[in-house]
Amino acid sequence: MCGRYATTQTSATLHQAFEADLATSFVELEADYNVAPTKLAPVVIARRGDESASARRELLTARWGLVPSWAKDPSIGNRMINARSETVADKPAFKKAFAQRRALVPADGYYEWYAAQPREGEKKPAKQPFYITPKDGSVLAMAGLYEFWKDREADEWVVSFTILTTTAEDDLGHVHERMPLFLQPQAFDEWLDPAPRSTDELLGLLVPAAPGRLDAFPVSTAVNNVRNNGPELIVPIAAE
DNA sequence: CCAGACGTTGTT
DNA sequence: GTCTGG
DNA sequence: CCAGACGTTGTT
DNA sequence: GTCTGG
Repeated sequence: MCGRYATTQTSATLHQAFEADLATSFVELEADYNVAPTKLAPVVIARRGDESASARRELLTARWGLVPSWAKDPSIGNRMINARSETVADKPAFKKAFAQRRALVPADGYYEWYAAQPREGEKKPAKQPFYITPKDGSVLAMAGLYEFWKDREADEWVVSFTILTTTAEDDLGHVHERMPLFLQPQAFDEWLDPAPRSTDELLGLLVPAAPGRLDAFPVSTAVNNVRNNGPELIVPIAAE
C-alpha cells in the first residue's frame, strides 16, 4: 500500500516537472521526508479552461486522506488514505472523485514496512521500513483522487486526496502485497481531464512501476515516528 | 421502506 | 450523496 | 503507515 | 484490543 511517503521537490521544480501552474491557494511547504495521513502535500489537478477545450494543470496543496463532500467531520479522511483500484469506481466514498476529480501525487519515493515471518515459538520480529524510489532519481506521479469538503465552522473549503493501490508486482512483492499505482507523463492529460471516461479506459492509464525502475532498500526505523523528518530518513542502512 | 455506513491493510 | 443490510 | 491513548471530575 | 491523530 502506501501509508507514508516523501515529497521534497520545490514548487518551482514541480511546476516544471508537471507543467502545472501554482493555484492561488497553493501553500509553500517544506521538503517532507515523512508525509503521513492528515498532512498537507502538493497534488496536481486539471480544471477545464474557460475557452480552450483542454484542461489546464494546477498545483494545489491538499490534505492526505480523502474527505467525501457529504462527511459531517473531516476525521473520516483518516481511513481514506488509499483507494483500491479494483473497486474505486463503485465505492460511495470515492465514486464521484474517480469520475470527476483525478489527481497526480508527486513523490520522490514511498515507504513500506516489511514484517518478516516469525519463527516457530519466537515472538514476531520488529517491522523493517523500506524506502522505494526510482533508480534514476525522477519524480514519481502516483495516481490519486481529490475532493472538496466545506468546513462550515471555519467557513473554508478543505481539499483532500487519496492514493490508488494495486497488487504488488513480483519484484517488489517481497516487500509488500499492495503498492501504489503510477502514471507515465504521456498519460497525465487523459487521467487529469475531468471529462467522463469509462472505468476501463481510466484504469488502463495506470501502471505499477515499470519493472526494474524502482529500487527498494531498508532504512532507519526513525521514519516510524511521524515527528521525525529529514534526509536521514531515506539513507540506506545495512540489510540484515 | 429506513438506518447506518461510507476504507484499506494485515493478521489470525 | 449513495449504497447495503435488515 | 506507526505511535500513543484509551477517562472523569474538579481545580488551576 | 482498538481507536485517533499525525
